[in-house]
Amino acid sequence: MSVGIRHDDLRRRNRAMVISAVRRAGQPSRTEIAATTGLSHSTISAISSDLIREGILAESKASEPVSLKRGRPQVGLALNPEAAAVLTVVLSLNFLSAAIIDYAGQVVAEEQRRLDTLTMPRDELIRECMAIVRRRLEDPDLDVRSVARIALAIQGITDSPARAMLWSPITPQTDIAFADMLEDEFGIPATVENDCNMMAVALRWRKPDRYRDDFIAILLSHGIGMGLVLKGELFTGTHSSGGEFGHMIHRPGGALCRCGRRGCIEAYAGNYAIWRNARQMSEDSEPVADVSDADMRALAARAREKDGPEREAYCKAGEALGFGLGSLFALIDPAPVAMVGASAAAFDLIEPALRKAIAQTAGGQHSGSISFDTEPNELPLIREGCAMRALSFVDQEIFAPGAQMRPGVRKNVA
Amino acid sequence: MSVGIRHDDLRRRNRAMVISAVRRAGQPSRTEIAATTGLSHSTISAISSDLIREGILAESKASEPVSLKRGRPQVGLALNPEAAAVLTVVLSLNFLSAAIIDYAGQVVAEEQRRLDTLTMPRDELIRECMAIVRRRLEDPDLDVRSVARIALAIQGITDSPARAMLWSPITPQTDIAFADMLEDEFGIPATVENDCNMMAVALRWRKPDRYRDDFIAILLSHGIGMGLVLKGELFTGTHSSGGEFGHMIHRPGGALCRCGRRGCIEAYAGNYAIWRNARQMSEDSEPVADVSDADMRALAARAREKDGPEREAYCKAGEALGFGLGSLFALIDPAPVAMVGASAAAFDLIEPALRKAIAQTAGGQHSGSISFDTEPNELPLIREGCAMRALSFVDQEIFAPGAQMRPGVRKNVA
DNA sequence: TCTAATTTTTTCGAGCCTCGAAAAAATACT
DNA sequence: AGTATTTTTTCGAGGCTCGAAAAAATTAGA
Repeated sequence: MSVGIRHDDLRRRNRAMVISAVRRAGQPSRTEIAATTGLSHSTISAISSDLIREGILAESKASEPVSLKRGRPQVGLALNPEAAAVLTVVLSLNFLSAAIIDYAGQVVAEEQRRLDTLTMPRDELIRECMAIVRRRLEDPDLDVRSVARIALAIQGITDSPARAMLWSPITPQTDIAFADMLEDEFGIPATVENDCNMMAVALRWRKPDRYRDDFIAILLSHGIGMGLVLKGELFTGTHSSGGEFGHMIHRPGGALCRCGRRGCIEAYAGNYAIWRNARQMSEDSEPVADVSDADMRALAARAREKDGPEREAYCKAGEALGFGLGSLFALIDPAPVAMVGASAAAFDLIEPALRKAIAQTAGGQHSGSISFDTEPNELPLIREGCAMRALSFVDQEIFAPGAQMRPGVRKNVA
Repeated sequence: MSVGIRHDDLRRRNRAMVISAVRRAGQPSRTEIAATTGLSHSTISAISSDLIREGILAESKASEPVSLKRGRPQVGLALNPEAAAVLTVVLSLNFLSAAIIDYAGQVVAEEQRRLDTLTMPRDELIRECMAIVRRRLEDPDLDVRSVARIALAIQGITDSPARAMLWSPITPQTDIAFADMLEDEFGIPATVENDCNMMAVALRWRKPDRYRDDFIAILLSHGIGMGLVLKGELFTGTHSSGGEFGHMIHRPGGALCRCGRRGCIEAYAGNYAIWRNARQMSEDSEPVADVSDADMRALAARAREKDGPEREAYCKAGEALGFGLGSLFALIDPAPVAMVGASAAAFDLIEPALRKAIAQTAGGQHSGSISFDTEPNELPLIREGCAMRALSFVDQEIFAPGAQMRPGVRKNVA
């Protein structure tokens, strides 16, 4: 806000701008970069020749002689995959995975692992996370010069500076400062991210046409999560990762939620809630710990087949989601929505009630025009988001002139 | 996002930074400005001597010999009140007011006017607004060189670029492009702002200790409005002024709201809703057009006196506000709240139920620590917010080097 | 009263950065 | 082969911020 711009900030920012333009556009020419950034050709030329000399960018071999125009052909600039690498870790229910991603965004190595997160003691959970990171970093096959950053995505609530997991449905443990632990152990800057936020980041990269400045990613799973991008920026709470959409109140004093409160959206739309309603159990009954994807698929099949409690359960889920989205839209105006996760495959059962509910809300004035997209597989999305987020940090910080390029130096950057 | 920083942007931004530092701090010395902006003393010296020469800043006469230290005494810098002026217009139910504010933020001239906004035809409403502006601008007593900007605050929904009123409860008219009209008529850049947003802006200036980066201003009046500041910036919707807190859904299918929908928070907490419940009328009954402040005060008095339907009505209002705030806090985390408007004087009747409700929500984990403040008089707050907003625009744009200083040039700036 | 110490503000040269114009480079068209 | 066209680089000019040193303005103490 009230901090001035130094003269040397200028070059740093414009360098970051060029790198980000290349990351976004694929293989833009210098001329294209000049156009998108608004800087002069001379400046782009100077910056890009610096970046090439430093091994951050490379002129792409003219794979395609695209230029049908006459004149000197444009030469595309690409990220040098070997300039750096990042490590992503995704921790979700009974599942841990890690991957090394090169500077151009390609997966170099990957490891997946099942573990019982719900019953695992605190130390062991932490040890497993550290171990998978160490194995990836020490992998002899790894042909990457330096891992410049670690991003760990977790299902649950993280703190606002992305240093710690505060609470998670996948474990009874709370307040684990993963970022500090990783930095202390490996000397690599690390952040802890919310899984739904990373889904949103990934969607932005995958479909920039649809998901640009304002959109919503909703995870339909055992619980309900949300990632929100507003005005081109990831929206987070002031103290936490925020966006606890699943725990907005749908019906005051209503159904019992996994979080112990009553009437949350999740208590109607989470898998356990759909399961509970489909079985015609009381709304006061304790949520089950887990419902398998197969069971949910069977439920959806039955709901499609004939009218009955299963169909009714999906209807209630749609209603809860619809009123919740309507309330959200009252605050932020309508925006495109992506439904992610296994239950997004049953969105056909949810959609009618959802649209009906949303039409009854302030944000639903043009409810017909609100569009939904489904993506049943959340894991690749989360990993992709982590990778892009970590790479963005690298773009902005590591390659600023004057910044030390060696990893191993702890930087407490949010 | 992806727009580079030009070399000449640098000076412009740093000039704006210095001006804003002076506006914020009152009479800071050059040294203080250097400290808060992070720029060097030489730079601050150069910029401030430019600004003084241009008549934007002035060295303040050492009103107080504050310096108990030895050494050369600091010399405070102040805004030159004559550098420019802005015009604020506030349009609310049956009431129109306008004021000229000098560059230092002091009210120079003011006019207030009653009119029947609810029944007034479109043309007349517009004509009244134009007329009050013309009278202020042509006031022969006005000793101000140039009015550089107009800010019009309106109760209701405005569009996101602040050009038009989209909808308002004070008139059946919709979609009035006040900003364009004012600019065409008077040749002065104008914006149309939401009243609650301006309340929030004003609170930020009035009590920067309490209302800094994240807070909520709620207008308790005939309807329910909200202004939201997040991460130090006014939060608006993507297409509209957003923050339609009053129309988040409290009880799906519940009480009839003035907006025609059912179960909105406003349908329980707006004056007409409290009135309706206190009179033990059906929740389906049509909202009354207006309840006088005197009637509401009488209602509150009766509620304080003895248990009964009046007390119950305030209790329902508190519950609706509490669950709504809880849902909001689930998204953005808890933040200080200011209750503004005539009904804020009855907050003692609302608070217990509000706190009880909020404690049952995800955002209410530490509900005891959430603090509320009341301010019964909204009008001065709205005007003050308008003034500060308009002045901020002037700071950033008019006094940038290279920008034309003459008013009368239309600038389509959001 | 006078001098030294201290703090604020200004001055000045150095070093960068971006920009525009012109030159150089690389290709298509004739 | 020569010309037109488009991209990229080169180069000098102008501006900006910075650090160091100087100047200015005051207090503390002898």
